[in-house]
Amino acid sequence: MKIVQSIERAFDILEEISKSPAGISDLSRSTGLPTSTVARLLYSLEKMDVIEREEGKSIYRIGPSVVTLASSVNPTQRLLTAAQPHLRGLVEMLGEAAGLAIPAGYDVHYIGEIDSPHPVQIRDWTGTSLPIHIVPSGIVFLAHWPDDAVEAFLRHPLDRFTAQTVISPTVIRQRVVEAKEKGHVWLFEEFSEGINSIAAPVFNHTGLLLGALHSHGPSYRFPSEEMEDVIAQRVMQTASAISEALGFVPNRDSK
Amino acid sequence: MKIVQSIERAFDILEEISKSPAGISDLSRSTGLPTSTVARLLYSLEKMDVIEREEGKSIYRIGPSVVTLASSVNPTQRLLTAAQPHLRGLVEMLGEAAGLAIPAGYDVHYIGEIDSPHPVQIRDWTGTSLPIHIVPSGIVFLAHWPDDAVEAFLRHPLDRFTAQTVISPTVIRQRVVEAKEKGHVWLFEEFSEGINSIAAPVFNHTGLLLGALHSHGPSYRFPSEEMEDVIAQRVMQTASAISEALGFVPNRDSK
DNA sequence: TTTGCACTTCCCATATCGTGGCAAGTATCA
DNA sequence: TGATACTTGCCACGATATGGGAAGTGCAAA
Repeated sequence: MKIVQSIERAFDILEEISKSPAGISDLSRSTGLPTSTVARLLYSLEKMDVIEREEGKSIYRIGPSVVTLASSVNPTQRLLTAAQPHLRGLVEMLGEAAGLAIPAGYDVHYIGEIDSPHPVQIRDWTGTSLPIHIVPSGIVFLAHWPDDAVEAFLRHPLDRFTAQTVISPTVIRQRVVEAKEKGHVWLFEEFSEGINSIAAPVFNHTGLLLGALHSHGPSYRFPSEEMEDVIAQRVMQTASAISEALGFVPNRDSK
Repeated sequence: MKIVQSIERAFDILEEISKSPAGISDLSRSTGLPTSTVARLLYSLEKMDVIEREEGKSIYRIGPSVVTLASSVNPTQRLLTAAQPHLRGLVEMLGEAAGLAIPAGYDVHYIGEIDSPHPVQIRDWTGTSLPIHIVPSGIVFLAHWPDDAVEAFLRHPLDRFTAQTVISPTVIRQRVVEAKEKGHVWLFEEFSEGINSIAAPVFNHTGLLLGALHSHGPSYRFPSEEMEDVIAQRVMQTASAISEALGFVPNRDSK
């Protein structure tokens, strides 16, 4: 098949513009196209909101709508986009950071987070991976694995990160069972001294486990005494809301 | 002028795909175009690396190259992109957060930051604005304003944020002079208790002040005793490196 | 396996639509 | 003020995008 000429040219122009904003004649030179043709293509791109022009001047640059397009590049982005408002709401409610993680082998990979408004806060783990057994999101993932996969995982030696880190297969098995029952997991200072965190599962439209929502804060203030259960409720509600935003339909029966 | 038909159609299709990946006939239905036309447009977009297809299947989705396009949306992004590696280097060297801010009227607007590796850290101010007189980046901006603009600013009432916040026009004038001499500004707990920070100017290729580079950390560890001057040197060096990455040519004479 | 349905790919005649030369209009600079 | 550089508008031409339809492919049910 043959590439549609005007589309090929339009994207050649876009590429030039993305390197640096330019006017019609600049582009005419760099692409080798007649100015009238470049003008027409630019006009079309502008009307489609792909590019915008410098106020007054006729210098064109990539427009913000491209960012929207780009946000859908992969499922992770999709998840993040869908979750964004819910994360905000949760952070506002709890006053602590909330974020998302996805499973990556025997690791938990952090894909996004909204930080707490507190000046003193936990660092943002976005982009990093942590072992599955030291973070609550990891336990949540284990709770959705087939039993034999969990057993295979538990046969591996597990690292200790703090004095509190649980590496006993027996205790981890218990936690997994508990996670299935309660729908969330709390972990206290097992990854890092001074940090507590909670997580709950997020599902996609087919009901498959997609990732986990977590919230964490400095242990001196999070969770405050009697709030432990209330926070858990909020986090699970938010996780469900995100799942539903992704098309997941909860069924009224079941635990 | 008239919009080029194939471009209009191509972006209609892209918009559909960005909502959710789809195949030829799905798109044919949602756009009302004949399948052969949709197929040809998709083929063109695929060849231009704008979309990619699900391995084997013929489900199309937005490709990664769009992310590249999107990264050039505006000058701020350009600054951020150029500064990225330098920010990383600085954070690695200092062990504290570093970021960029641009002037916005009588406010300093934070546009990006790389956080410190410490678990206990300062929150990320990206996206927020702070008054010009309480942050070192603000004083840096003042140092590059015409004198009468500075005087006009000082006639406005200035808010106090902490016990340490300086709101005296006289002291601020002194600081501006000092900023011009030294090329950087230190401020101690003037915006928030427990936070110290330093800033230095970043210039664009025409030598115009573009923004400021800053670094900040908890006051109990930043800056450590005798490191104050060394840190200042590093920050200024990094700011210069960013300016040069943007095409700024420093002249060896000057002050 | 066969049958049927739904989707994608290919082909080709048609005329629509993009094209580019040119000229008029406008901004920039000395 | 004149000269230069760039943008916008116009329009006849024909190259090129178009879309109907047929052939090919894949999947699932019978």
